[in-house]
Amino acid sequence: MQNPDDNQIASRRDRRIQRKRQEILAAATRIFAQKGYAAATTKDIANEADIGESTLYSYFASKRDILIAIAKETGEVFDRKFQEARGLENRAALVELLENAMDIFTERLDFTRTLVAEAWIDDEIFENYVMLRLKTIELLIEAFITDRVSSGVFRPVEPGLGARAVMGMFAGIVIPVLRGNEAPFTPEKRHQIAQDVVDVLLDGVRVRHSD
Amino acid sequence: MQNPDDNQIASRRDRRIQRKRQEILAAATRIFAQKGYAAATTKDIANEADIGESTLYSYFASKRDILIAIAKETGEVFDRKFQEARGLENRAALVELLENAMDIFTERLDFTRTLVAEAWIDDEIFENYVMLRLKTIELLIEAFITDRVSSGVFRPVEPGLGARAVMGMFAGIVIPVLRGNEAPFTPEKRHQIAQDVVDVLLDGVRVRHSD
Amino acid sequence: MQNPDDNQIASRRDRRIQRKRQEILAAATRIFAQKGYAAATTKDIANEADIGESTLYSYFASKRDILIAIAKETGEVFDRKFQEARGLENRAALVELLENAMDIFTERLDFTRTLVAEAWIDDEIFENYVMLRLKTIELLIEAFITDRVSSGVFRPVEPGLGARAVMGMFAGIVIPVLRGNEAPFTPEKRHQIAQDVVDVLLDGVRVRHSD
Amino acid sequence: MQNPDDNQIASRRDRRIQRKRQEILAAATRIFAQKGYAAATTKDIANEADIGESTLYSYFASKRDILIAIAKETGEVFDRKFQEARGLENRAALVELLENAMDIFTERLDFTRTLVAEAWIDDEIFENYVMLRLKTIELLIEAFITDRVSSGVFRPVEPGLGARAVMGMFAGIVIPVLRGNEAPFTPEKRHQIAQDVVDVLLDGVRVRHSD
DNA sequence: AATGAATGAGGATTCATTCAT
DNA sequence: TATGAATGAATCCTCATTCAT
Repeated sequence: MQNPDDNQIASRRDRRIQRKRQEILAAATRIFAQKGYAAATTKDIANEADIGESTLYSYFASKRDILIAIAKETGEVFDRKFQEARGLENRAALVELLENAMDIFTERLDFTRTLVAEAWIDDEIFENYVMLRLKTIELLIEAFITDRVSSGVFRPVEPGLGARAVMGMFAGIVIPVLRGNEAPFTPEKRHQIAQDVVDVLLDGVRVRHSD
Repeated sequence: MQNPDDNQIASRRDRRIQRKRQEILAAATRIFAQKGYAAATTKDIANEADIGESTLYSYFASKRDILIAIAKETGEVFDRKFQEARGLENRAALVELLENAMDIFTERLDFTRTLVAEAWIDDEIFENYVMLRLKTIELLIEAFITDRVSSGVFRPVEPGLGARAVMGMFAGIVIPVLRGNEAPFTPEKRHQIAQDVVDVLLDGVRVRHSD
Repeated sequence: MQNPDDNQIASRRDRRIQRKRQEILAAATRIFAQKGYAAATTKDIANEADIGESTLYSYFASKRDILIAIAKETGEVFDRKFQEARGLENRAALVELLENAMDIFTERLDFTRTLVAEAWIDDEIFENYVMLRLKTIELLIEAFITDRVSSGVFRPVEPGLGARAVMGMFAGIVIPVLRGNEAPFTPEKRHQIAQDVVDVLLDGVRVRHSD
Repeated sequence: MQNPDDNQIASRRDRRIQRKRQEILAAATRIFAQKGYAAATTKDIANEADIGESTLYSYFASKRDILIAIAKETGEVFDRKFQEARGLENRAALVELLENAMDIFTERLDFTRTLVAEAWIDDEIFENYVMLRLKTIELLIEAFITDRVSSGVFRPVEPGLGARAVMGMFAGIVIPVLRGNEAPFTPEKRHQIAQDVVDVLLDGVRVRHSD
C-alpha cells in the first residue's frame, strides 16, 4: 500500500536529479570548452557547478562519463532536429537543412566545441557521437545531388565529393564560431549564409556567359 | 677562438644537436598524434625517441616547449612552400595553391593533426601557428576573388565568404585524412580534387542552361 | 510518566530498536566476513541490511562501533555457554568443553571469522573480546592438567604448555572451517573430534607397549 | 662492443635496486604488521622507508604488488629451509622439522604476521603463498604417521587428524609470538618446545600405567 | 651530454559521516 | 525515525621535472 503521491514524488525527485545533472553537464561543458577534456579537472568542474568534488560522483560515474553524457545530449538534440528531414525535395529544403545545422551549433555552442575537440583524438566519441550524425547529413546531400545528376540538372559530379564540398563550406563558416573566434550568427545572417553556400554549390561564383 | 677548428667543431656539434632535436620532435609528433598532447607523457616520447626521459630536457625546456617547437617547424615548412605564391594570376594558380596545401598535410600529417587538436583549445598555438598561416591562404584567395569581382568575371559575392567556402571545401576533404579515417591522397587524386574544388567554386554543379 | 502505557510503549519501542540493531549487526557480520572490516563499506552494510546508509548512524555511532558491537555480542554468547563450566571434573567434561567451543564457532561462524581477523591487528578487540575468552578456556584446561599432574595421573608436564597444546589442536581443526575452506562440523563429527583431541592429549598416538 | 665492466656495473646496479626493494619491503612489512594491509597507506610505507611516496612506484607497481612481494619472499625463505626435508625418518627428524618451522617465524616475524593477517581474508594470498607451504609440512607429517600406523607403531589414528593436531599445537604456541603478545623463542626454548610437542603427540600426557 | 633515480604537486575516485527534510 | 544528498578528508597513483653522477 503505497502513498498515492508516490509516483508524483518519484517524478519530482527524478526531475530534481535531472536538473542537477543538467547543471553539472553545463558546468562541465563550459570547463571542457575552455581547457579541453584532458586538462580539465574534476575540481574545476565541481567549482564551476558550485558543488563539492565528490558530489559529482553521485550524478556521474566518472569524469569520462560526463563527457559521454555531453556527447549523448548533443546527439539527441541533433536527432530531434533532423528526424523529420527525410529527403531534400528542393533547393529550399537544402537551405533549411543547413540552417538547422547552424542552429544546433548556435544553441549548443560549448557542447559542440567540446565534442569536436574530443572527437579529434577519441575514436569512441568520434565514431558514436559525431560521425554517426555527420553521416546523416552527408547522405541527405548526396542523395540530393545523385538525384539531380541523374535527371541531368547537375553536371556529372561525384555526389560524395559534392556532399563533402557543401559540408566543408559549412564547416569553414561554422568553425570560427565554434572555436570562439567569431560571434554566433544572428538568424538573418544564418539564413543568408545558407543561401550563399547553396548558391555557390549550384552556380559557383562565375558570371554566366549567357542567361 | 683558441683553435682554428673551433668553428667547424661547433657547427658539427650544432648539427648533431639539431639532428637529435629533430629526432625527438619526430618521436613526439608520433606520440601526440596517437594520444593527443595532454594524454601523451614525457616517458612515451622518450621511449619513442629511444632516449632517457631526462635527456629530453637537454633539448627542450618543457613538454610544452616540444609542442611549440613542432608548431614552429610546421609553420616554417608552410612558409617555405607559400612564400613565392604572392598573387594568384589565374585559375591554374589557385589549383596549384590548393595542391600545395594538400602537399603539406600529406607530408606532415602527424604534425598537422597534433597542431589542429591543440589549436582547438590553446589560443597561443592557434593565434601564432595556425591562424597566421590560414590567413595567408585566405588573403590570397580573397584577393583572387576581389580581383575578378571588380573586373566583372565573378558575380558580386562577398570575397571573404568565397575564400571561406574554398577553404571549407578543402577542409571537408582534408579533415578525414588528417583525422586518420581516410588514406592520404595520391598525387593524381590530389590534382583531381584541387581541380574539382575550383570547378565547383567557379561554376557550381548545375548544368549551364546555355553555353 | 504521563501515561500508564508509557513503559510498555517504551519497551515495545526498545524491542523494535533492538531487533533492528540485530538485523544491522547480522548484515554487517556477513559483509565483514566476506571482505574484512577495512574493505567493507558502510554502503555495503546498509544495502545488505536493506536500509539507507545514514540510517546506520541512528543505531551505531560509527563503523567501528558496529565492529565492537559484534565483538561484544559474540563475547556474550560465549560467556553464556561457559559460565556453568566452572571446573572440569573428568575427561568427559573436557570433551564437552571442546564440543561447546566448537558449537560457538559453528553457530557464529561469520562473527568469529571477522573477530579473529580484526583481533589480529586491533589490540582493543584482541584484549577485550578475544583474549579474555580464550583465557577462560585456557585456565580451565590448565587447572585440569595441574590437578592431574599433582595427583600423579599425568606426567609432570608444564600445564600452560598442555593447555596451549589442546587449544592449538583445537585451532588446527577449527581454523579451516572458520576460514571457509572446510564445511562446518556435523554434531557427530564434532563429538568425534573432541574425543580424538582428548585422546591424543592423554595418550598420544603411540601404541602402548603394555596395558 | 660494450665496456668489459658492463656486466659488473649492471649487477652492481641490480644489487642496489634489490637492496632498495628489500628496504621498502621491510618498511612495508613493519607498517602492515602494525595496522594491517588495508589500513596501511602508501604514505605510511614511504615515510617508514624514508623515501617519497612516488618513489615506491619505481620499485613496485602497486600497493598490492608490495604485499605480493612480501608473500613471495616469505615463501621463498620457507622453500629454501624445507627443500631438503624430503621424508621424516624418525622422531628426531620431526622435532627438527618443527624447529625449522619455528625458525622461520622467529626470523621473519613481521613478514609472517602480515602474511597470516592477509591470508585470512585474501584468497589469492591464502591459496598461493600460505596454503601451498602449509600443505608441504602437513604432508610430511601425514606420511610420518601413515608409516607408523601401518607398521603398527602407532594406533590406527587418522593421519590427517594427527597432522592437524601437530600443526595445531604448533600454531597454539607460535601464534602468540606472531601476534606480538609473547617474546620470540630463544634457541633453547625452541628446541624444548619442539620436543614437548612431539612428546605429547607420541605419548600424550598421561602416565603409563605400566612400562 | 646522458641518464637513472627521486619526488612534489596534483588528479580521479572513494568513503565515513553529517545534515536537512 | 529514516533517508537522500552532500562533502571533506583521505587514498592510490601519475607525471613533468630536477638532480647527482
